[in-house]
Amino acid sequence: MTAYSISSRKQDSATEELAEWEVAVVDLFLNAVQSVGLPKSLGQIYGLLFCRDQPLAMDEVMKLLGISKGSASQGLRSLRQLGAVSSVYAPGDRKERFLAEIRLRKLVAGFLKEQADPHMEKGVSRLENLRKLLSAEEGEESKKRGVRREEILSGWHRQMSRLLPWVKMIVGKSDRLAKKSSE
Amino acid sequence: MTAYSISSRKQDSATEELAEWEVAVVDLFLNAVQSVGLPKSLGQIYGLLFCRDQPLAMDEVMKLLGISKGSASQGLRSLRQLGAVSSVYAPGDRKERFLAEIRLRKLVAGFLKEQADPHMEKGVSRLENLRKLLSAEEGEESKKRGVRREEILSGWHRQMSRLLPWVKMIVGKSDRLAKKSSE
DNA sequence: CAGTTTGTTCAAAAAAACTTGAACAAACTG
DNA sequence: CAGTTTGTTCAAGTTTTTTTGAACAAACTG
Repeated sequence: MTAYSISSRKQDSATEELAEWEVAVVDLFLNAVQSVGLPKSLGQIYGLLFCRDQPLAMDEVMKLLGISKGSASQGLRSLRQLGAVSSVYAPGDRKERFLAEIRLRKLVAGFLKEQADPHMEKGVSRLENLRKLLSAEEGEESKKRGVRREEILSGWHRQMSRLLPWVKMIVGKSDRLAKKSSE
Repeated sequence: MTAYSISSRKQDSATEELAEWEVAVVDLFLNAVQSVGLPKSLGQIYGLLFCRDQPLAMDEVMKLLGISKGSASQGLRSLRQLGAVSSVYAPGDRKERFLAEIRLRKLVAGFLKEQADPHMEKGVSRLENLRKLLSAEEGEESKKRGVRREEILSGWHRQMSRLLPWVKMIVGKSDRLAKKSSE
């Protein structure tokens, strides 16, 4: 145990444990992602990367957060798919390292693309199916009622389709206000 | 089994089983609510009420959907809290009956008020906590980095605060296009 | 090639979320 | 008041989701 053994070992590129404020940030994201229906570990991993200037490798993420290899691997994959992290390769090193995307616009866009868009598409086919069932419906009253409902649902679907582009726009606006975080 | 035994028993105010298209609608909502992180049974119940012109009582909901008393009770309570159903009392009857809110604007507003708003508030206190931790942070580099992150998060928070009112507005616009569904 | 390092997969374990139903409360009814 | 009807609560059971870790694949290294 030399004098510098606590704060640096191989390289101090990662430090061996989180600062108090970093723990708070990790926890903040842990909660945030759960509220939008994503697994905890995604939030933890993103939160950690969000705190750091330097990209981290998977084994560093595992150690710093105390999560398993499986979680780290799957979590990082999901985050990449959402566009929330990007991987970078250090020149000589074969290790893949990860960096958090911090532009809110990109995060929102990725989330919507992966989560909302698929639901909207599924909605289309469900509405088609509904129309099919209605055309076969026997009961007079029931059919009329059903058709009315189908119209309402179609209207809702259209409304939501309109909304999504606006969300992306509005979040995009003045991303720059958050000083260093603009694209 | 008389000729009319299938479609009506005591009163046919509720019919004893769902039409095919109604099953499809219930299923549609079942999936929809899950995608926004609400329990399945909420979707089923809302979907059923959405299909009907006449309000239904709790026991009818239980029977038609085949769910337990507990689920029905809790589900209806949550839906009321979200503003997604309203209860009505028939003149003589002591039973509470439920009617679905079908104005998308109201549904979205209720959802945001119950789900998004609390998260935004929790966000405020988390940011305060973060600032407190940062003011106590010892490490020079770490502190600077943390402050930068806090700025980013504050920016995000502000952006989201701005977004929510817009969402309500945009969804409100031309709710009327869905023929009979306007307020 | 035998040995490392890096990362993925997936069956089983653990944790979280949801549902059930019996016990209970409240408000009416005769 | 004893008996109904209507509705809520919550501990226990069920289902679903998430996490773990050991086995496996791939790419390099000497």
